[in-house]
Amino acid sequence: MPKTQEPEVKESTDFIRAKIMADNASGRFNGKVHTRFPPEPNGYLHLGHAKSICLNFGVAKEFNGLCNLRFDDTNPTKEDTEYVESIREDVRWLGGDWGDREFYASNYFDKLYEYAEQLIKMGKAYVDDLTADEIREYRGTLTQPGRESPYRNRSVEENLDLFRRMRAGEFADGTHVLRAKIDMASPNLVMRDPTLYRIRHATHHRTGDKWCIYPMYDFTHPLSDSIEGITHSLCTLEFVNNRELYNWVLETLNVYHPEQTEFARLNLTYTVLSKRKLIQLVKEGYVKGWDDPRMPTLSALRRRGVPPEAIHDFCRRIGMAKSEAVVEYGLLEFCIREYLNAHAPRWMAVLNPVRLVIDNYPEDQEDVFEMPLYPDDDSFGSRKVPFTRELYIDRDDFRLDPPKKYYRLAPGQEVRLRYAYFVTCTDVVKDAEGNVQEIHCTYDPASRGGNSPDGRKVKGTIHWVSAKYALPAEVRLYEQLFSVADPNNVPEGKTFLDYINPDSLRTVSARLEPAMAQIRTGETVQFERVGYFCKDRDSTDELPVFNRTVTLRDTWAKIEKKGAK
RNA sequence: UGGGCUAUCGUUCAAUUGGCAGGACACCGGAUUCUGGCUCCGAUAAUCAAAGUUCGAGUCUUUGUAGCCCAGCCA
Repeated sequence: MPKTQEPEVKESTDFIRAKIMADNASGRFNGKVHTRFPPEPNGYLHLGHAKSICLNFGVAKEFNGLCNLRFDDTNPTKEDTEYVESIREDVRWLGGDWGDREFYASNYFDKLYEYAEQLIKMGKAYVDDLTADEIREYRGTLTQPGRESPYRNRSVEENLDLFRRMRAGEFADGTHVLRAKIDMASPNLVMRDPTLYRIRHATHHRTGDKWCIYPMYDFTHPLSDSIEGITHSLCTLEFVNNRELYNWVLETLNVYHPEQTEFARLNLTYTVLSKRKLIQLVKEGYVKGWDDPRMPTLSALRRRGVPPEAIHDFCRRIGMAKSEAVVEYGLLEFCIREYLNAHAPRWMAVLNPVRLVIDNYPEDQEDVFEMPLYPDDDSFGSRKVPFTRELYIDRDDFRLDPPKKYYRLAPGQEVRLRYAYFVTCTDVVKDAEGNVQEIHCTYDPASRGGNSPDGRKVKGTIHWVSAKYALPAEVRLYEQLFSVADPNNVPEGKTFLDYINPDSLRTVSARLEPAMAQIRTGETVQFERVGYFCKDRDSTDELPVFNRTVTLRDTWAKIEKKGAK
């Protein structure tokens, strides 16, 4: 019996929630919890972001707090409104509710500029004329301390004048930067006089040409958090080193100080989740766009038919910790099946059709069977399925020479046509090459509805559609985009692109029951015994198109594979 | 050869803070079934290493080992 109830799951307290509870207990933020999800609008959101969304919005909800959506848009050369729109849509799809708190780091540019001047006045920041290469040289190495820039000890007045002229557009890109004056000998390279502002004569997607200097992440992020009154600033592990600077900025400026806590980012087998790689797959045409169903982006998952609930369940199950982990892709598939099994209506579709002729079924006869859209749950309703003398069944459901334990159709073997009749294979028509072209059988009229009054059992039940009434459809069968478990870690001289799975997309012409014309675009259904499929927006009135979301578990394939060994 | 982070079943997350190492996924075996689906039952399976403290260590100490992050005017 499939469960129609959502499974009752006990929430385990991860280290972040434990920390928040401790903060609440000590009254640290007066019991307030306010998080933020801060994507940079320079690409589409993917499963890694989903983890962060579930965390930030989830924590806010659990602790009666709020979560802001904040676009971290400090680099005009990489960002675009196309991305902010997709991000909004994806966060909303996952149920993230940011109310009217849709913020942009670029909203704070004026305030950030004032803070920068304040730092200069405090003698904590200076304008450097070194080139980018020189700055790198002066920074030192992992094992050697850096050297101070010759411009490090300019007067406050000179720094202020220079910084104002940077803002006024007097200087070309790359000629000057504003740097924090911290410690060129710090063992933490982030603290060796980090760059705060750089000159970019570029049009920003929101502020247009108002600015030609733009603040860096390390300066913008803590102050944005502070301005918004964030309590817990949650980010991924690669920012651990930056936390010292995060704290320095807020302490030096003596402003409200949220706490940054880092967690491990998500890695998935058979998947790449780096923005650089995803953008390359799109721009170089390895996939058909950001929402190509083979992509790990949220828009692709949505198009593929993955329900947002499955992604929430996945994010809950992968847990939250500080050790870098690689999660098995199979867990995501499990979550998808788990949800869809309880929610997707059932239909019959034949993906690899072969003709089945029932010799003793009169040519002019037809049956119509009313079948439930979900077994044992009438609330899903039902549909009518026509039955005729000639049907299509799946080639996989017939074997000329059946292996042991093969329960499906084979010469002399009897099976049930789901919800219809028992049939026994009597003959096979082959073409010149010996391929099965047509299967002949006889049916037992007494088994109408799918049960024999004599109590006779059959081992196998197969799905079918009427050849006369079937609807042709295009079905896109997806597999992993990569053929190796870890495409991020490949041998010398190879790249992840060398491991793209050539079979990641296979398109077949299928036959559907006629009533499937009513399935709506974006709806995910089960093709019985095969998998879950989502009607794609490429569908036309003449030709519906379905994307395979995920297969059903296939125990028989496993048994057969084992037998073959 | 600097600093930081991490280390528990195949995978991932736990372990009341020193008291029988547990769950989920995967795998294996079985029951059930008009989906070889679902459901149900069962089995296998781990504390990075060494030494120490202790009646008792995944947890504390010491010394190692391995992996990851940092030398953008990216985030």
